[in-house]
Amino acid sequence: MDNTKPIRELLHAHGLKKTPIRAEMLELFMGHDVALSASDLLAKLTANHDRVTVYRALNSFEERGILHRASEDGQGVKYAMCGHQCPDEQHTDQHAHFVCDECHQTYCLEEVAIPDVEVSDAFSVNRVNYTLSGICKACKA
Amino acid sequence: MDNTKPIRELLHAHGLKKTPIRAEMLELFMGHDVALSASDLLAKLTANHDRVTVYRALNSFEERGILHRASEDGQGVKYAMCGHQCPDEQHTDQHAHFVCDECHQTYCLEEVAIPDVEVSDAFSVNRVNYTLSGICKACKA
DNA sequence: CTGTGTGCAAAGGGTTTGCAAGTAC
DNA sequence: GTACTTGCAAACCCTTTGCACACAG
Repeated sequence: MDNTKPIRELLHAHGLKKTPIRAEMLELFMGHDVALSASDLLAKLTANHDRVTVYRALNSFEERGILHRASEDGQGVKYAMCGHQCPDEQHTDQHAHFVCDECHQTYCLEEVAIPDVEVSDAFSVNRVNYTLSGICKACKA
Repeated sequence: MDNTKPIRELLHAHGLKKTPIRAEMLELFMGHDVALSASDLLAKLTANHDRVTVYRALNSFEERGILHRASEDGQGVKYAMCGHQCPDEQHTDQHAHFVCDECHQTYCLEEVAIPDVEVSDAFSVNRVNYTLSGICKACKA
């Protein structure tokens, strides 16, 4: 299968040029069901790319709505694609996430909608983060 | 009012010795309704204490259940006391938190219980983090 | 060709570790 | 006196910024 065209289109639809590192990064995201950090990507990228380039690509992807922040455990931010196939418009990332205490993988629970709560008028809520943590199946074994 | 004795007892009840910096840190937590980071504490402590000492005290307090992590926005972890008056036993921190996008203050919404969700058997959930963000009353003005 | 993207060097902020000196009880 | 705490120095990790060069369209 040829993933090249979809990736080029995905990038162009969000106003970004197609470059080798961006394409490879998006392929990695599409091929993984867990969220990836800048370090994860650097370890997986075939060519030796600069950390800075990866950070800037991630920021661009997030700004344009190609990726969302799945978790940030203080030791790094992890990003993920919604549905491994993002729509052209900005997506909303209103699902829960799960972080494993053992392997530290972050999973998108795309089928788990975030429940609402009632809060005081003192706060105007714009975003909600719902993150579960515990042990994932792979580590339970 | 004399807060000295309660603080000494709080520390001893959790197996920690009373030292000036620990006492002052706990007083700061009791006197604030928002979560505090290591940097916040360093700025508020009267004597010049070492950053490391503050980090270690925070870790001890968290391990012993005196404080809980209220938020970690990648630019630092903020801690808070439950109910500004923690029970002797380990508390559970099962309430929502609110982080203001403007002033970056973290508030404990102690009256807001975290709603449960159903997740796949693939995950054993141990903890839940529910963090709202938006604008707080002070910044709305 | 022109704006966008990349690489390198350097710096910044938060946090941790090792070790020796100090202190609570 | 003894174990726990502190302070200092140094290191670690993630991330950002500035600037010159390279490349996509």
